[in-house]
Amino acid sequence: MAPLMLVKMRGTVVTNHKEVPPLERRVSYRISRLHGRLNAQAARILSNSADISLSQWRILVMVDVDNEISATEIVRRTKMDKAMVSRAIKGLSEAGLVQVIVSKEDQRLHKVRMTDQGRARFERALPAMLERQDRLVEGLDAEEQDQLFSILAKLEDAISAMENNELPHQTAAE
Amino acid sequence: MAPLMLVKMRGTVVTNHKEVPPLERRVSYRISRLHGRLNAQAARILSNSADISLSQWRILVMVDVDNEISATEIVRRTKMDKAMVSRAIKGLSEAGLVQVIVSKEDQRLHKVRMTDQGRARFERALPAMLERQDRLVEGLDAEEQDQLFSILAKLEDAISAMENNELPHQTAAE
DNA sequence: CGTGTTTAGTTGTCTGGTCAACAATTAGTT
DNA sequence: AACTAATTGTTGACCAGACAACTAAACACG
Repeated sequence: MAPLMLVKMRGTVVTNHKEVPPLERRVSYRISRLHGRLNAQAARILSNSADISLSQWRILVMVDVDNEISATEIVRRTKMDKAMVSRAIKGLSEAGLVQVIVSKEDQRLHKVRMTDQGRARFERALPAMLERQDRLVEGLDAEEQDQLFSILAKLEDAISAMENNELPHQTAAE
Repeated sequence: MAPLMLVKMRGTVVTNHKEVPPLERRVSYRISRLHGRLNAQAARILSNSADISLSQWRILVMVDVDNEISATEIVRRTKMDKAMVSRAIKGLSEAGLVQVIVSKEDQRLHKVRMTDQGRARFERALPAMLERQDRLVEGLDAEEQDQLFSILAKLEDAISAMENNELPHQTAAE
């Protein structure tokens, strides 16, 4: 169950690594599993209630908050890939759920606006999605919710730090 | 920092939705973003250090823990899709990193074993992957780590509860 | 036996998501 | 104005992940 004791590396034997934690204690594994389940659940709800994809839903949420929003602005806020945003908007547009308007001042800008049909569809999915969100966190008290977001932020910070500092030198451990 | 907190009432919005929390306070959004970053980081490390994919890495980890493991056992432990496991093993086998042995007692069983070449490759990626794991959690104290896993478990429980009880009727608060 | 069921693994297919190359438009510089 | 940069969005290619149909082997049980 605790396999690799010493590890040979480039000819030299390196002192034993720390224990490899079991799967249940690995952050990336747990996040990956949770993500998969959240995604599947959301996709199912959206498919049943409004017949749209998760990425389309995310676009609609953005457009609901701020009508006449451009694709780049959506990318900036959601950190979705711009290719996916482009395709999601294309799908929504073809389904008649949004309208894409080329800006007069800057013809590169494609402003997205919800159609009545789109709004109706959005509001068909909204209750279930809000309910889901509520039920997800209702098992957590306020303190746990704060802890969760705080810890997730720290994890992302750790990733950013590694990206800026690819090979792990020693860090002052913050 | 948290700009859009109010939901604009536009057009036909009737039911005053409960507060839609900003993106940064949405569990599924944050998990999704973190998952994407973790994945990208792991894929990059693995590509650079050992030229293998993330799913192949996961197979190798399992084979390292328990040599002569079958595909089904990997599926059982990791919850990976069996199709992906099958293809990952195929790729590893074609690259000469593992050897697949059909069991004599039960010819359906394909036992996977690491080759010397596979072990060498595995150990080339291992330090960076362990380092990554360490650095990910080293920003968290022991209490925070416990909280994280505890909260993630609660979230998964909430998902399970919803799966068993699709439409939210009243819940007797468990 | 033999017949039906279960299990292990493979393959095809579809969606989601990422990356890189690209065209079109605008902005900046001289 | 002309040339170069940067920005916006689209497209193609590719891998991950999920799901279902399928083959082959083993089992269950009359």
